[in-house]
Amino acid sequence: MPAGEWWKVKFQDHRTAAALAGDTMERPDDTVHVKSTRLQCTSCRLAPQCLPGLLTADQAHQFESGVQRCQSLGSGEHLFRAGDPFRSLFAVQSGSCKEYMVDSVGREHVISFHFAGELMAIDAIYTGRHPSSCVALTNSKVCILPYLTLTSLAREIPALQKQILKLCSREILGNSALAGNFSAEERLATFLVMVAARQRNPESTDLDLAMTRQDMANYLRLAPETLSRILARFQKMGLVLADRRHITLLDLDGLAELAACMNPYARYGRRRNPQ
Amino acid sequence: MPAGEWWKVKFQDHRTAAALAGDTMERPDDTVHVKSTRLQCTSCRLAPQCLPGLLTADQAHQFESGVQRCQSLGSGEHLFRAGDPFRSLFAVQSGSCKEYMVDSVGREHVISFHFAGELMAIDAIYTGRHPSSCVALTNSKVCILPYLTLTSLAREIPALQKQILKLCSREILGNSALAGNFSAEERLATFLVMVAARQRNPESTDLDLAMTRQDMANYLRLAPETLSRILARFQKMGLVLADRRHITLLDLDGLAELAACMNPYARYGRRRNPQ
DNA sequence: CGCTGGGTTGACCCGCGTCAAGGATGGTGG
DNA sequence: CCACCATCCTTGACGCGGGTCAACCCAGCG
Repeated sequence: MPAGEWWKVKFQDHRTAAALAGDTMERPDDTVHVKSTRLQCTSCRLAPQCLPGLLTADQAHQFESGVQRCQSLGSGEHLFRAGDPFRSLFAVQSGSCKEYMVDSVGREHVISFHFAGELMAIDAIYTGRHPSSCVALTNSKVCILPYLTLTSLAREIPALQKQILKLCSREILGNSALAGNFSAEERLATFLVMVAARQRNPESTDLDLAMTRQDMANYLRLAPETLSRILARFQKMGLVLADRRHITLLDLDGLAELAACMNPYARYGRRRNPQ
Repeated sequence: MPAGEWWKVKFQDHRTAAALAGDTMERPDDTVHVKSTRLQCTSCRLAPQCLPGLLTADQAHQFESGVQRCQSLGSGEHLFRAGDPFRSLFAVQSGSCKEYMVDSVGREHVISFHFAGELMAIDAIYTGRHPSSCVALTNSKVCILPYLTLTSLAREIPALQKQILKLCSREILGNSALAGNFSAEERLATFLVMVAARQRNPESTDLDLAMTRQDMANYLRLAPETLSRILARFQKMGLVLADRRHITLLDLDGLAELAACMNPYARYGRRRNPQ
C-alpha cells in the first residue's frame, strides 16, 4: 500500500457549478458558467498582492491570456464543494468567500475567509479533490486558474512561480496565527487586526464584514453569544465601535496588544511597546 | 506604503547555527555545520513521500547534487529561530522536530511537529524570515534545501515543482485538521490517528512519541493535566495502551470515530461506519 | 541515596458554551 | 404605508469542560 493512500479524505459527494467550471477550464470550448465580463490583471488594483504580483507588464499579459477566466458568484453561491475534483486554483477578484468543512456530527468548521487578492483551494492540490467547500459571502468575482496551465506557465515565468510559493506560504502563515492556544478575547482581537490589514484599503479602520456572527464565531472557535459579548466588552473599553457588520476599530494598538502579537499581519512600526 | 509592509511579523532576534547554515548554503565554501555523512535521496526510503517523490532516477541525481546537504541535530538543538533570515527549506530525514512560537506573554505555541519525509519552514517564504523556531525533539538529520537553488531546479524539473506544491498543500491540509472547533477528546484522537499515519511505518499501531506531554498539550491547545486524563480515559475505554511516550493504538477505528472524521490522514477503507 | 524532570491524579474553579428570551432589521405581500 | 415573518444579533441565567494548583509517583542519574 503506497504511502499516498493514508491521506485520503472522507468526501462528501456533491456535484457543483464549480466542478463544472473546473472541467470547463480543461475544455476551453465549453464556456458555461464562465462570464466574459472580467477585469484584466494589468488593470486590476489587486494585482500587486495577487499572482501577477511580481510580473512585468508583458508577463502579466502572457499570464492573463494563458490562465485567467472569471466567474461571478451570487451571495451564498458555491464555488466548489467538498469532494469535487480539483482542477483549478481560484483568486478572489472582488467580494469575499468562506471555506468550510462539515464534520460527521454536522458541525460546520470555517477553515478560512478569503478576501480580494487571495488565493483559494491550495489545500486541494495534495489529494486532487477539494477537502472543503467554498461559498461566496457576498456577490463576488473569482478568477479561475486552471492548475495545469498555471504550473506550466510558472515554469516559463520564474516570477510567477515565486509568487505562487509566496502565496502558499502566506496561507500557512495566516492559518497559524489563530491556531494557537489563545483566549477568546485574544482570538477576536487578532481576527479584527488581521481583517483590517487584509481588506481593500488597509489604511482604513472601518470594517464591513461580509460574514455573519455565526460564521465569525465558527472560525474563531467560539459560540456566537460569546463573540457578541466580547465585542460588547471591546466597545465598552473603547477599542471598537460595532454596529452589526460594520465595525470601526478605534484603538488598533490596543487591539494588537490584546492579540498577544502572534498575528503575522501586525502593522509594522505601529506597536505601542516596541521594546 | 506597499501592501507587503502590513504583513511583517514581530521578530525575536536570535542568531543561530541554522541561520549560519542558511548563509552557508548561499556560499558553498563555508562548510561549517554541514556534515558530510548523509543519505543519498536515491537510496532514502522516504524519498517517495519527500521532494524527490515524483522524480526519475536521473532527475533525483540532479536534484541531489543540486541542492541536498545534510545537517545533524542533537536532541534539543535548534535548526532555526524566529527572526532568522530565510534561505532554505528543510526536510526531515530522520528524527523529528517541533516548530513553535513564543508569544508576548511568554506562552509557547506549538505550530507543528515534523516527522521524517516532511518539509519545514514553508511559512518563512512569504516574509523572508522565519516566523517560528524549530528544535529537534530527538537526534535528527535534516536535509538543507537552499530556496533559490530549489526554485531554479524546479523550473527545470516539472515533477519537482509539482511535488513542492503538493507538499505545501499537504502542510495546509494537515494544519486545518486540528484547527477546528473540536473537543479535547476529539483533538487528541485526531492527533493519535494522524501521527500513526505519518510515522515511519504507517502500518504499525505502535507510536514512540518524541515529544513531551507538555509539547503535545501545547500543540493540542490543552493543559498537560487534561491530556494525561483523556489518555487515561482512552486507556480505560480500551482504545490505547499508554506507557509514557510509548503508545499502542488498540482500536484505530474507535479513535478515528472519535476524531469526527475531520482529519485528512484518515486511513481509507478502515472506517467502522462507512454508510 | 537524593535530586531532577516528566507524568499522573485529585480538588477546585473559571471561561466559555448552552439554553432561552427578547430586540433589531430587512424582505415580502397586502 | 403597515403587518408579518425570517434571520440575525444581543443579553441574561446557568452549567460544564477543561484550566489551575498542589501533591505525589516514577525513572534516570550522579
